[in-house]
Amino acid sequence: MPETPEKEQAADERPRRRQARGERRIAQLLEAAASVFCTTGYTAASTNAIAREAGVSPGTLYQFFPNKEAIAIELGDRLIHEMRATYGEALAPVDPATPLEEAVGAAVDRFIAFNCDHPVFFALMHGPDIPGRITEEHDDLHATLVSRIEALLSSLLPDTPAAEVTRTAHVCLGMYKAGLELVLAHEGAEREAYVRELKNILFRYLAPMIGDRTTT
Amino acid sequence: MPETPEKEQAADERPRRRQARGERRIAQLLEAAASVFCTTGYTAASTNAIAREAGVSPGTLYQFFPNKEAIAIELGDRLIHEMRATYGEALAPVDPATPLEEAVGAAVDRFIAFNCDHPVFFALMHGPDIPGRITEEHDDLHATLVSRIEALLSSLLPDTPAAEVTRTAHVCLGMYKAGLELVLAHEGAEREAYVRELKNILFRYLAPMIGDRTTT
DNA sequence: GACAAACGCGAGCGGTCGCTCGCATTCTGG
DNA sequence: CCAGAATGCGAGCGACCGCTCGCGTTTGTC
Repeated sequence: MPETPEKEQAADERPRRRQARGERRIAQLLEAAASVFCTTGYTAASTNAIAREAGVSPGTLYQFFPNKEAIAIELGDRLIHEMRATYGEALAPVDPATPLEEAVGAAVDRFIAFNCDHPVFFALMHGPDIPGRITEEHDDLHATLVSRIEALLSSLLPDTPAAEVTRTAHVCLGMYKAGLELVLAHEGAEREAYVRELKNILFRYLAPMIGDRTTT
Repeated sequence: MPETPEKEQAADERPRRRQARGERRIAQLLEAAASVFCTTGYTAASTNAIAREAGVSPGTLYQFFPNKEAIAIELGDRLIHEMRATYGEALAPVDPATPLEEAVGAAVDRFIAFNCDHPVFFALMHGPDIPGRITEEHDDLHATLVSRIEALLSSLLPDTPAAEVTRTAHVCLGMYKAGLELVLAHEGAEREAYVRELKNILFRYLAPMIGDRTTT
């Protein structure tokens, strides 16, 4: 075993002990990347532009990321990690008797708030140009969300085929996304109006499937 | 006027009399471009790849199109022209007393059929990477569709503020698009099931706003 | 058949982009 | 305090891409 005695690693991976400075640079670069990705999309964003935005040289950028894809991956990882936490809160309390309308409203509010705080998430997840790995993660997240919604729905629809529940969950998520796009395209009062419409859509779609006691 | 006596043109534009061969090449190139745009998106599609797909040299491609953007523009023009015709049929008969469910169903069916026949349309219209001119055309089409839906809605909702009708129209179109994405992602029976869900979504969303007599 | 114009080719030009490399500077453990 | 690692720089390499240009071939017209 001709390797460093202190830490064993996978043959070709160096430990790369980072200093505080390096961690700061990484955060700085990711922030810059988020900004550039937001305005130009992934493919059109050049690594030199990201470095310039961060106020460093291209070489410095490649000190911390092996390639352009890794920047998007890392950014996506951090966003997805944060989003999983948010969705843990948003969908975990599988309403025992809370009215459907409130449950839908609460989930939508959290979903919208997250995406307004992190606009780059939308940009990264909707680009058709994004490389392999990050798409995989997106699919992971998508699958997670769908299964969460499935769980929620199947507790409300006990006597429904699984395939149908899955389909309903996919539809809900799709409408969620479309609504988000509309919401992000507007500001202020108009934005809030679109949020209400999104809640209406989902509520009215789901209500007839469930013994709804709160009809608008 | 030191120009050709037969046809007057805008100072720098040559008439470029095409032969039958040329027209065939153009169709061939547009078909190849549609295929390449479909699989790789606009920006990632190289003009050399389009030429190769069409079985001609890059130089030949530029015999017929001044630049890459013009290919997408021409392709978009032809698609939009065809779509306008389709939508003329889909939304023109502003149902006097036909039930809402049927009206929605018919519109959705036509919309879906068109996009299944022309998958490149979806690719061109959803890419965030598409250059200026084609986006303008997309916005044109979008505005046209919205105003059509608005007209349809305002005849059903006489005493509703215009701003609200507009918003509802935008929501309908957004849900249309999201549903389309789900539909295109599936095949056969599952696809048809998603089409039914899309119709449900729109019908249940709109029904409470209107004196609906056909409740499911 | 002759002439011009449209068509067709493909090597290659100019430019951008992802990324590298050699070297200087700053930090940290012993 | 000093050896070595981590950090920082920026000119520039190789690859690719949109597009051009010169030249040969086909087609339409008189």
